[in-house]
Amino acid sequence: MVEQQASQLDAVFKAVADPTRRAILARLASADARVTDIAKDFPMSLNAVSKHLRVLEGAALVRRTVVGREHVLALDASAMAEAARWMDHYRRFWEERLAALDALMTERTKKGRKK
Amino acid sequence: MVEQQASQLDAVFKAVADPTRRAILARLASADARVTDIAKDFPMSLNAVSKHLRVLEGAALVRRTVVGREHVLALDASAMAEAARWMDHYRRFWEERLAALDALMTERTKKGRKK
DNA sequence: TTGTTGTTCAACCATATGGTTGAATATCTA
DNA sequence: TAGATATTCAACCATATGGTTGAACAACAA
Repeated sequence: MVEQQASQLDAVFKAVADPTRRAILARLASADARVTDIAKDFPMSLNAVSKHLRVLEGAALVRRTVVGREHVLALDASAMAEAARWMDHYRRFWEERLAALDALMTERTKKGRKK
Repeated sequence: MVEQQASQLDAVFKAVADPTRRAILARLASADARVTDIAKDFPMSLNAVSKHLRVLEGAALVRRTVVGREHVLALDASAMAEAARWMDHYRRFWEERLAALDALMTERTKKGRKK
């Protein structure tokens, strides 16, 4: 049986799986912003955006600083590291497969020439 | 307004957001396998696993070869490339921030010493 | 103090998701 | 032909998700 632990990976991947949330991250990559500022860019209620922000915050992809009544959100891409590493593992897997295939083909071509 | 296009990214991230599906990918990284083989490793019905496989297939993370009544699944990590690139973009963003912060701190330390 | 602004909370709704079971279908085997 | 095996299809269910609206609340501005 394969072990399963609800990890930080889940939170990050789930957060990032939603296109609106990816757009919010892109928005915050250019500059920190308040909830209202962000909401203006999206075709949905401020409340909906607020919810998305909570999800991003929960995944630690976004940091919140409360200044008076304003909540300033900032991108915290460091939380993406683990997920990026996970993906990279598979990227490498894929590259190795390609390399192996390539080697095999080269080998076959050589043998073909010898005959 | 921010544009939104339901892309391949969505499919990959959504597929990968589920821990069971990540486990299936890990399983397939070690060897190709039939639906039944995979299902044996998981504490759920074969049907549930079959559904997960369809999702992975839909995201092009898995390739299916039908041989008689058997369906052999193989990992196709190449579909992960776009998603990995997306993440890498943010990883780089983060590293640049850190570097900038580091430079700033160094600068301040220098000034401090001069005084 | 009174209003306006920035934000969350709460309730609700439709649809998606991850699981189940039971049946149908197709292929191999005796 | 008659099982047994491998898989999908279909219906169903509980819960999660992404959205809405309306109210509450806190902080700033007049």
